[in-house]
Amino acid sequence: MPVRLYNTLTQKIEDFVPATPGKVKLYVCGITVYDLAHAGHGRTYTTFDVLVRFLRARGFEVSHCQNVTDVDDKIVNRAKERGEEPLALSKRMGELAEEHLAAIGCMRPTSMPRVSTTIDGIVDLTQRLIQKGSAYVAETPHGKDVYYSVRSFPGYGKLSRRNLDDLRAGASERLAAGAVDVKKDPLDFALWKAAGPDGFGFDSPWGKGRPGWHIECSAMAFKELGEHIDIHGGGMDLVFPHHENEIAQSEACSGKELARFWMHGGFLEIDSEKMAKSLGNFVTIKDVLEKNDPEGYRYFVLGTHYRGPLSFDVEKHDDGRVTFPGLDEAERRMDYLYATRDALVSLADGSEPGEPNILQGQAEVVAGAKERVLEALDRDLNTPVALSVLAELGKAGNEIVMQAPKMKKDPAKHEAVRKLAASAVRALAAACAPLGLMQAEPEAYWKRTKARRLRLRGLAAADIDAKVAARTEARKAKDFAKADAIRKELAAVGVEVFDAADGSSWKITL
RNA sequence: GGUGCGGUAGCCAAGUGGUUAGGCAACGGUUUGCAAAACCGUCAUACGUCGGUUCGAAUCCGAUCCGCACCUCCA
Repeated sequence: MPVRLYNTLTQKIEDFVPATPGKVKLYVCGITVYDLAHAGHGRTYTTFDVLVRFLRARGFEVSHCQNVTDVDDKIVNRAKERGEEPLALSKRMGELAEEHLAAIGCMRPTSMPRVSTTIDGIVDLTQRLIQKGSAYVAETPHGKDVYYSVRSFPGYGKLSRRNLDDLRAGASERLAAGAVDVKKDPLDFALWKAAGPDGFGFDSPWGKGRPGWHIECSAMAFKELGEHIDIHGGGMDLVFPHHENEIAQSEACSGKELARFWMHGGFLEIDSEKMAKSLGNFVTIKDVLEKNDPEGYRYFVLGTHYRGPLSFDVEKHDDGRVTFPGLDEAERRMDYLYATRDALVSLADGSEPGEPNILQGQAEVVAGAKERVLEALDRDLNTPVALSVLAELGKAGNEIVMQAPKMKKDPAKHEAVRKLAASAVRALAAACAPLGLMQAEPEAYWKRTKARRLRLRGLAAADIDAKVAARTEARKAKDFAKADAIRKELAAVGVEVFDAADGSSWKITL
């Protein structure tokens, strides 16, 4: 079955075939780094990270270019507020964004060009557009601007399905609000803007200035990937005008189709509204990492198809704690998967994976898991179905663990079930890989989640250990009233105690 | 006004013409000193509303209601 992806350009799910067999050129619009990256950015980049992992798992060689917008009016304004150099601010925020995206499991793109180091390409592209009659220079009080002439490009609106006359009404109204009109047509957009009174800018044939927002992506895509790419992606909010303008610039210049496929991720919402910096309702990735495990966040994101809206809940508890219930639930599922893997590993006990003739139903789930995940992703990255495969695999794994003791008396059967357990461990890793889940060593996962949950509850492991030890003493003395009292006391502060044959352990409630 | 997206059982969420999605919660079991975890079972013949097409519709067509986004910077 071929890889199938939804294409915004055609509004259909289509078979994906790259221009060069086996090689995929992917360009993803990156972040404007004037502030911390938020959970909505995280969702989009997680989607494309899964796309990359999946395409590679399907045997494609993927070049993934994702830009960093480090030159922009918002950066200049924010820097001014803080009394900082614009490029110093964007460098700092860019590094934090990279760090936070890496933390939530997004692999580093193959290339991450910046506007500040692509000025030559941007100037070159702008000049070519002027020469072709697609752009023109306009005089402003500060110097020279360059605008793209939208009406010179016949295909304008093909991605976002807008017609120029509908757009014009809105654009005219905006102009009445007081902007200086140096454009020949209200729809025209800037390729180059003269430096403002702040003086921040780069040298160019039109004097000191800086690029418009859209031109950078055209220049970077050309430079890093060439004039025709296979997939161009970003958030839903970029369809218009950003991607529409990119198409106009790039295609007017090269005469080639910029991208065969256009993919757009849906929004992360809070209270049914888009999470956005401009609305002030955002939760940063840093906030998420404070409260939840990064893989829990990833599981949460992948639980909804990438094109649909995903609602991010925030809950304020009576005791003053603020939690993200959706992330907590997802994190419990990660606990389940890691715990299942631990149980399988200890059952396998060094045994080699195999396909033994035992526990047929479970063995079938184990054998088919990886391919079923890939098949789910074949269908326009259907990650929720992929996660349902993980759920079934986890259940099969626990069933294997549960059945094993019954086979202890028969060495051949027990050996077989250990082989199956080893296969299940391997299947879990293989099924999770294209999703970027279970990337941590189990010990590391338990260590980091425990440390974080203790911190959030304001608890110390030593205190809990002492109470659990006291309870163990009470249990040995058959003083169950006291043991239960201690359990209740711990439960009240969010600690669950459970007893096993080899002693008691505890866990912080999420 | 223009352009899109979405409304599926208590909650979250797949499914685009005909055979179990999956998860959470709740309840009943197995297990346990009691619990928890894990597993089994129930909730589940659910698909915003009204019409139409069809042997058959959550799925196709028409109308309509509701929510959201984009049309200005936005992942």
